Amino acid sequence: MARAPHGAVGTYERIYAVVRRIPRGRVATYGQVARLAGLPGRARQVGYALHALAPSTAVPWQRVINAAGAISLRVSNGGLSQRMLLESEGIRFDARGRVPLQEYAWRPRR
DNA sequence: GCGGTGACGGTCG
DNA sequence: CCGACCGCCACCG
Repeated sequence: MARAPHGAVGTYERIYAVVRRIPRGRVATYGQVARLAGLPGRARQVGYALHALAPSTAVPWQRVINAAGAISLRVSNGGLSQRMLLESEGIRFDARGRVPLQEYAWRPRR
């Protein structure tokens, strides 16, 4: 997992902590997760951190999509597509295959 | 230790 | 709306 200096919280752990807060049936963008984790402008690191997760992880990585409301993952993850996981949580995709952020975006108070 | 790479995003044309 | 460009920085060979 994430290696960090003694006494410090790893960057990945901070990212995972934010992702774990995303409620079922809602989505957040990579950039949003980065900002909430105290890493403004580092959306790419969020993608990298999620990519490093084990298949059996409890972190709801499927709830993180890009700013256009589209799924960035090209290939399926162990036969389970991100879209399928989100649809099973009640999220509907539009005709273009994108999640209407206006409707499903997570809006945490803080 | 260095450089290419990438589950991104804002900006521009 | 879409594609191209570039800034971002941890990871991996």
